[in-house]
Amino acid sequence: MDMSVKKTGINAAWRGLANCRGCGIRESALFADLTESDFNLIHLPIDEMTVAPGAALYHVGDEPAALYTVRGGLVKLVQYLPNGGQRIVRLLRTGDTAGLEAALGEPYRHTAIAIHPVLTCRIPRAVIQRLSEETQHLHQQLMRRWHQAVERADAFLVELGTGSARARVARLFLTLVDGHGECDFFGREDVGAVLGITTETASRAVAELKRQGLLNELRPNRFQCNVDALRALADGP
Amino acid sequence: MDMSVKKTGINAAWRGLANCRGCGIRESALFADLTESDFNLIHLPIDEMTVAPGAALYHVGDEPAALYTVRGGLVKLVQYLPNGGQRIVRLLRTGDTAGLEAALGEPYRHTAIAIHPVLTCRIPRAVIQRLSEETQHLHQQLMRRWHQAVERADAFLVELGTGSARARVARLFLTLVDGHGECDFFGREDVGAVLGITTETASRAVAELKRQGLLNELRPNRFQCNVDALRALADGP
DNA sequence: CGCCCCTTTGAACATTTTCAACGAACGTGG
DNA sequence: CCACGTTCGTTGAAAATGTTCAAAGGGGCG
Repeated sequence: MDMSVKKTGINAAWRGLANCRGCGIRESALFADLTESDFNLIHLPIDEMTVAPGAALYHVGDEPAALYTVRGGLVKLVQYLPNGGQRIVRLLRTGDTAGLEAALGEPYRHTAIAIHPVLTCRIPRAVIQRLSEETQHLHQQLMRRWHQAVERADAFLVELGTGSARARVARLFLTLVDGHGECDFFGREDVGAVLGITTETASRAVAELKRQGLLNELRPNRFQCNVDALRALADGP
Repeated sequence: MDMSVKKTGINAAWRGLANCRGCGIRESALFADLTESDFNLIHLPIDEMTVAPGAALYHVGDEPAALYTVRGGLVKLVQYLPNGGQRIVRLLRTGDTAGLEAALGEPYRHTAIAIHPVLTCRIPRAVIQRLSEETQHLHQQLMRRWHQAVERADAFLVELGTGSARARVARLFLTLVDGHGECDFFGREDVGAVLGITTETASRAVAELKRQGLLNELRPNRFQCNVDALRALADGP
């Protein structure tokens, strides 16, 4: 287990104020079914920003000033172990929400770090609280988000925490593939932290899948996956 | 992994209608800060019932007709794997809530089974939905419950899914001890399903802790724990 | 070009799983 | 009341799996 804590330099760029009304992922986003009048209640700015790989959206223990909607890229939620190691407890993708606890005024339980370049909307806690008092819609949405978070957490435990290293890696790829059987992957250390195995074991498993032709590395960490074969592995040993 | 699915005969006894106003665990329960007028909105009966070990509160896929407040005992939330095995994704104790998703009208994601004799209040979905429309209090409470569920899920992953078998078992005991260093334990098969290890490995780990004097078995599956020594083990190997 | 970081690989070692067997506790039915 | 079958916890021994420590190769960046 890696005892060193990575320094993640602030590396986020402000992209401008978000136009929620015209948001491309609005139907899947937190503000899914807000009405026009709801939007008029927002007076604090919702910033749209990019976050570079390795940079953090927020750190555990930070003042919970905002929550984040992921509009693109991949975010890891990290929890640090008493012995200094770390474990990734969830991966967030387009449409997911990071830092939901901020809406309750609770401290952040994780550190959220971009794995791939991330585009995100930063929604101040005050906006959420204001809206959630005024409109049922948002309340519903928030509840659904929580529900989703629990489901994800359970899936993480069951799918990625059970079975042999090979099977776990196979399942990880299956959770990441797009509609064309391709997927962006990431560093072996993070793979290990997701699956609860060492970096070396993760590397061996990925390397072997490549050798066996279940994965074809188009370019560094971009894979063409043999989805059917992976699925067979996922259940087996 | 055990391929057989246990038959859990219905074995719940009705204890009468609950008196929420005078509930002993009310400050920690779902209805924590309902006002007198809120209670008047309840017209459906909230049943108080006991559930015998091995019996289910509800099964995955059941019509989500109610949620359950655990007033005593120990409940496991089980998810079944594609290969027929099972994994326990959470343990619920006094004050916890099972089947929260019913409040959203979502299907149950788990099967909830009593490990120790359980005393529970069954709250019909309609009651929750009615109250949650009428009163902010309950909305808040529900949100907090979800938050709690996510925290539990993360803790399960990080604390019970990381480290050697011995360390995991030690941490499991630490999550179960009461104020006097005693704790009720449960079957090795369930221990394995919680920790993601085999029944035999679970048995070996517990047996060794007994031999080393970190655990003293007062009577079958009732232990006096050397909390400090367990804590040392929990971080180490 | 040289340095650094990441991935990969090897080999010895540790842990866990698997398969098998035994004994105690329990409840049933004779 | 006792014999029997069952379940559960335990243990042994061999095999499989994962970890650890160490080192080599590759690619990108200054």
